[in-house]
Amino acid sequence: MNQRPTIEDVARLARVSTATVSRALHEPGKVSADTATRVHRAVADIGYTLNIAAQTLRQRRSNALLVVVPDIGNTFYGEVLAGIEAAAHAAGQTILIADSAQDPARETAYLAWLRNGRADGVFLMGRPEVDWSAVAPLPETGLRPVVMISEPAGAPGTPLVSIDHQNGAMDITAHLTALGHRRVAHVTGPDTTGLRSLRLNGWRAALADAGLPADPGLVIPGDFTANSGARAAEALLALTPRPTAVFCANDEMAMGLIGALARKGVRVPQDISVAGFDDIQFAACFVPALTTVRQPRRAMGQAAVALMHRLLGRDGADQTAPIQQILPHDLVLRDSTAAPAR
Amino acid sequence: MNQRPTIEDVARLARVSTATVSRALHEPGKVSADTATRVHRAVADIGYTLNIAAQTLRQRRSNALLVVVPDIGNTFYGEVLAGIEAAAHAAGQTILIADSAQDPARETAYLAWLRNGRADGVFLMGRPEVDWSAVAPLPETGLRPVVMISEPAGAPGTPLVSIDHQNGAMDITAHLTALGHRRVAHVTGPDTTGLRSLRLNGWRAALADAGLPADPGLVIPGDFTANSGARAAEALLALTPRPTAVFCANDEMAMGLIGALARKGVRVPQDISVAGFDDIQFAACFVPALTTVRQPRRAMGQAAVALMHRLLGRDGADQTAPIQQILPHDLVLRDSTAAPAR
DNA sequence: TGGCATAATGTAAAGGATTACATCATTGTC
DNA sequence: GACAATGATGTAATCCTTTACATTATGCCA
Repeated sequence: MNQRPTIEDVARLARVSTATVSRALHEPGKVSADTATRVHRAVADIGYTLNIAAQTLRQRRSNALLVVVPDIGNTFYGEVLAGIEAAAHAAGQTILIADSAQDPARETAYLAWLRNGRADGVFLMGRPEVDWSAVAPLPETGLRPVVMISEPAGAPGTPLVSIDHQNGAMDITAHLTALGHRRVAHVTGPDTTGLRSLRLNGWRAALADAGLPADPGLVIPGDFTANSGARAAEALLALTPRPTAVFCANDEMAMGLIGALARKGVRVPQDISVAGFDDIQFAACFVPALTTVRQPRRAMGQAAVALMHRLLGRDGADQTAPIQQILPHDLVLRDSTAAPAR
Repeated sequence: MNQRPTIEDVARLARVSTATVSRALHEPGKVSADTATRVHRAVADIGYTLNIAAQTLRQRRSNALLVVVPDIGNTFYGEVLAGIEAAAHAAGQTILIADSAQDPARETAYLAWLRNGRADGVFLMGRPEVDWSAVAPLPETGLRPVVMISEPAGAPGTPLVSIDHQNGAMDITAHLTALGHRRVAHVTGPDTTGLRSLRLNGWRAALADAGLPADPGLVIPGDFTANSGARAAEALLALTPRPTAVFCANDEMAMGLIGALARKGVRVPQDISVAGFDDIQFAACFVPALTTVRQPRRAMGQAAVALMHRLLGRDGADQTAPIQQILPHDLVLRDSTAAPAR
């Protein structure tokens, strides 16, 4: 009596079978109008709600998608998540979010949700270092898709939605050389990620295009944190001759670098131009407002869901869409870059 | 044959019953050492993993806790989540994160997860405007707890882990008056939240303590976004005489305000001191580094999990701990506040 | 009117784990 | 040597839906 009502209670009250209740709730049109109203009234009367575990068990499908984020505190992922959530919600699916804290063990553990049935598919963002061997050998892997977002990972051909990072890095570096900068430094990401070399190569390519040498001395190591950007300021100021512009591989480092420069009395962009990558939320209200490359985050989230639906073989999904999709990026020019002082 | 292996497959291979397999996996010590090794070997051999749906169905418990965040892009919640996740993981529980996008309908929908069995308990952060009537009338509500974090909501007595916002606001305003400021403005939060009045009252109380009038003209409306902080800059500069200090009800607004002031040539802290609230990630690397009030976010997350365990009646939980807990906050003094120019 | 297609509903078998209860073997005690 | 207590394991019911298949009713056509 004090139990949660089940479908059987509804059936009894509506004087139909449980099968009919299930159909009334999920396949409207397969039951008569009269039955439908009786069932819905009964549901409302006793406050019935579906038991998800029973449904998942029977259907062998959870209707949930998992998004594994490397660091939930990183604002970059927020808008991607918003895009994912909107698209999934429209398709009647639930989004679960998990924070791996960049711990490979946790990432692997979350991938196991595909096996234990908590999720039908997984989106991986950031630079996962999953132990694929612990996950791959499932007979049903093909039916439990993994989609990478923003960054390739896993075996070649793993489904992906991303931008062309190398091109983005090239574009923003070209913006700096076009302003007249001849010595453009680069603060890199950590070498645990493929992004490091993609953005580094973009920087190199743009310098080559401008007929400038890619002096290895101009490459300053960073790790994507604001602190590493601040440390990079020291290295930067120690270079002779001092570069007149820096391209940081992400916005956090650019902000940390600008802050550290400010404390030393070096002005941006008057003394040094600084560009970032990603266009995180604070880039616009930072002082100076940050010149950067924007990834179309919301669109990436939506494209990732569409791709997932294709892989899940859902009706209505475009079964001819490419498995790896590269979306266009934007160059966002603001106040942290300017022509070099002469 | 191409099915996922089940507990029955394990049982057959280990030549025991399914009951014994279950015990070997979950109640070590209840089976003989020999049986345990046979079972574990069988599990490894065929790559068995538990079907969560079946377990949840049978146990009527999902071992999962849901955290509903109003805006996943807001860095404030990241560290709270880290604390929650660490504590829950240690207790063998799974954390699910959901983004309500501040949509009351979504918040209510996520609360329904308590009913449909996806989660055993829910943490609500931010300022939820849940339609409690749609959720409350469950016989089992008592067993499916909701814990508020950082901000009270719901019926009086709803379980809560928070800081004393009024006291925090008072402390930081007192810091400004102690520096010698006599005209201290306040940029408020949106009036959809109880926090607005708590922090406003703290500001008033500190001014009263310092023998200063709480001039309503010094109260500038904001909505917790950086943009509203930038707009507040206009209102601030229009005041005569111009205030020498501002306490913003959160860090985002403080940053937006400082940025807008900088664009107008007003220096912080030389011309105006600015203080924030929350100590979000960028507060430290912002230029100038932001003076603010830190909420012990990680500790709040851990305390919330402990409280949840108490409400769930878990073994080992402190069943005498208070249902509402106020944790101490920290005053973080950095570079955005200074004595007024004389 | 008979026969057949179609629509609406019911019956009962999964789906994969946990667990109350029963059974059996072993040890210890008197 | 008999009996109780303990430990290890097995049997089978249970958790709640969905869905393949069976059944019944209805309408249509010849």
